[in-house]
Amino acid sequence: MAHNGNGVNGGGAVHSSEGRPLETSGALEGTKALKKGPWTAAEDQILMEYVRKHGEGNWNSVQRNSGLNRCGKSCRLRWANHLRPNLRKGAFTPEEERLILELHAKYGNKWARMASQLPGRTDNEIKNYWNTRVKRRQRQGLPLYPLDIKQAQPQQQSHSHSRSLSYPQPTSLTIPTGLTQPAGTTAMPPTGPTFCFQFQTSSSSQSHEPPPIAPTPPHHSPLSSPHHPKSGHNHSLPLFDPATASSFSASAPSFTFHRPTPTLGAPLRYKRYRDSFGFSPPDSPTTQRNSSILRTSSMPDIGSNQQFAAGNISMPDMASFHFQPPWNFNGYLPPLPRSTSTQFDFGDSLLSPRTRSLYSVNSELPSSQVSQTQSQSDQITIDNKVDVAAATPETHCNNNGFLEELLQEVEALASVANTRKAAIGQLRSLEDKQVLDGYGRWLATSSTDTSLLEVKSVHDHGHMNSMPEDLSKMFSFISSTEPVSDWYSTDSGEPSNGGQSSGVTEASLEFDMQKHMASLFPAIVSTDHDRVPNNWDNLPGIC
DNA sequence: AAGTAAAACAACCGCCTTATG
DNA sequence: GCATAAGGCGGTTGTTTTACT
Repeated sequence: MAHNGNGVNGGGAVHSSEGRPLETSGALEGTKALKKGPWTAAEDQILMEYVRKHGEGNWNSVQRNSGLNRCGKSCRLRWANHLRPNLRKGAFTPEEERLILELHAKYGNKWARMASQLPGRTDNEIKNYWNTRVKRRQRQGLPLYPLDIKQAQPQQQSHSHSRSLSYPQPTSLTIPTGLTQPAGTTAMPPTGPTFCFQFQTSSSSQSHEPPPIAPTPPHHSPLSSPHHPKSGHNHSLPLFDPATASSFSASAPSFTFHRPTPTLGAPLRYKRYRDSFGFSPPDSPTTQRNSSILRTSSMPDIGSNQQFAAGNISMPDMASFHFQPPWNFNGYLPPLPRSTSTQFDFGDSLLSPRTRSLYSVNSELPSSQVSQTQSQSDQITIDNKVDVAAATPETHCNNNGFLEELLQEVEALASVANTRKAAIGQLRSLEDKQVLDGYGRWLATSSTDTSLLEVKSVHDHGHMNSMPEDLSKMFSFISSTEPVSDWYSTDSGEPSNGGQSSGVTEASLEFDMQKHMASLFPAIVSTDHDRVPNNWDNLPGIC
């Protein structure tokens, strides 16, 4: 690609290399028009340098203080989608694709939420992938979802971003036995720790004829995206694909759909903690992710791997995520040897052919072809295993077992609550022992690492990692004295999706879950904890 | 080899929530 | 309580690359 001949701060009309006029933000006359369009390597360098010095956040100050003639939002987007260190580039693996399908079936077009469960992936990537998939599947006349991926009704939307949700349309899904549906309400499958769907017989699955379902709200199918304005087309496109229903057995009348492991490290907003330097506190997700994810081969991080090994992220098998930054803050790119890691190397298998070009040190090249190439072809090694076990249907429909699990998890939660307090205090006390390394990351002292591990170990033993999100949220809701949300913010360290462009706040998640649980188990929403077990008797028959 | 469609990617826009004064 | 700024999210559009004919 030809490069943009304009410098970063080049005044006057800004044009892309293709001659496409780059719009400006319409700044007032006399003020410098903000540049738009593709980023150059030089701009990237400036932005990275700025983040190195000042940390993430305060994006609008980038333009003021760094000379980068970009608006704050643009800077943030660039950083989040391309420059932040723990990005995982390249094509989606089959496991990731599978996970995306499941997540979309579960959440709808909540890209940020989905991204929070796909380490190193951005919401933009997922969104682009999905849109492309929708187009392709529609054109091919294939259903959007494999048959073995059942769409759970997306959780009720939180107070935020409810304006433009495109809900998937549940099809081939029957209301579980005994689950009565009030007239006019949504047919909502149980979304507790496990789902158990009743399926129609094989005949219906083969015929693509959706079984009768309870009335659904007039939400939009994902097929009704702007890419597919013809609504009529939607009806002809089944959502589930029997042909790819590898794990679905028509003979099995039902299965249990386990919820994916909750994302303990959902990005949180830490505005309130941002200090004058723009840094988040050392125990914030931002800093923890920086210290645990961004690791060069020469700077091994004990904490990160052990955190991963402890299964303290949503995708434990992403444990050996190694990253070598595709840039050098000193302004040059040193020769970076291919990883000698014994872990799975992506090699070329996941690389888009377009990214295989050699890196050219041309600061004016649209930088998308720089960092991407470097990071993909040379640096990233990753244990290419994504836990999709959560999506594997099981023929397990045992309410008693479910309740036992639930009780055990509640007990476990209670037992570690006290330990958590002490651990948090320990962490806080160690904040001032942390230092910054050359990359502007917080480097934890060895003692801090140890304490972190202790916390994580505690949580791990407390089965927090396996605690269904619904349960933890519900517990938080019931027992307001010790919000579970703190666990997320403190415990997770945000290793799985550090710096995600998206920030699914714990508040929104909790709100979602509270609403969700309230809708599912209204009897539980009570302060009389002792009565909760009895209320389980009022649960609808899940299976 | 050229043309075209599809896919992949990047970036922007508008709206919203949250934080802050 | 209100206004404003900052940040986040989802939708959309435009460009480039790839695959196919």
